[in-house]
Amino acid sequence: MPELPEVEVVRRGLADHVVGRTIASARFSGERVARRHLPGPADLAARIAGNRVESARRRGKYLWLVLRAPDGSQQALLAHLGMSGQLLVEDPAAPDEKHLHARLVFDDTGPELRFVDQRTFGGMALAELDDDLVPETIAHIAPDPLEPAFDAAAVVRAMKRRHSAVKRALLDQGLVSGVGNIYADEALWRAQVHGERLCSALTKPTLARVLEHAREVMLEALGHGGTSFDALYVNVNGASGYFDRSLNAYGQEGRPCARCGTPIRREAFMNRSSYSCPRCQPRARPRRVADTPRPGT
DNA sequence: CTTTTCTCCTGTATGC
DNA sequence: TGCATACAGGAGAAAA
Repeated sequence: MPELPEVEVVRRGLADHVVGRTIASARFSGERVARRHLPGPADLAARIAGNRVESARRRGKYLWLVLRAPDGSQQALLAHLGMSGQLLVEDPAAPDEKHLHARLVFDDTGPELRFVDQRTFGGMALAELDDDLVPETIAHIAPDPLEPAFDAAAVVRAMKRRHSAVKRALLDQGLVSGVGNIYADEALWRAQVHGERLCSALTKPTLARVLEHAREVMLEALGHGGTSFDALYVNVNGASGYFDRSLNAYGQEGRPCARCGTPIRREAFMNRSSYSCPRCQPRARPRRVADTPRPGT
């Protein structure tokens, strides 16, 4: 549920509070948090001890710390928050959270970094970095709309070739990353497009408009510190953003559409929920009246 | 190859 | 009050 803006808020917190410090020791508890690190949690902890944090980076919903080992080599400590993951910068004396899965202690005895995750869909792993300082294990994740490498025209061309629902494409991190259920619904509401319309049936300008709205809504949310529905989406200090007050579709079932007043509907989609305006976002493109056969005529 | 479905997890809300 | 069920849903494996 933390999507691009929420993850970026966390990244900035790490840049402020963790970059430049050296990890003295770490502990990963349980098998799930480090499940993508095959040698196991103890090995992961041992491999990052003594490393200095050089930068905090992000692509889409992935977040990583670029680490410099004492021998001069670089590696990445990659993290994904999943649905309920939190990275918190806290006083070492603070009591352990119920779902504390990882703890990084620094050699300056300052605040420690904790990974807390109620549902443990998230996790941490070690990765090799490519020449652009992107972890090799996320090479399949496409650039997100807020990074310079993002090529909107190329994404539009790729979308146009797809025979799947436009919302499914927005959620495909291999096509464009960072967009989750919340911002997909918001972008589609702004673009006045129903999420179940097929990419291949939409015009390139329409696809471009959807994509541009996704970029804009995520940028606005970032300006508000992200979206929060409950205490699960927080920055490194445990505080929530307030973009949820600005949502026009997601979670708004039954409330009047801000454009036309029609009650927002909720529909099942991909075993999830989708929210849209029945009037502004018709399922099929409205055809000219003269071309539309009327039943019974 | 492309596209869809399933699975992982636990706290909260709702219904009987 | 207690218990069962639905829901939140990102990502990757597996299936179609």
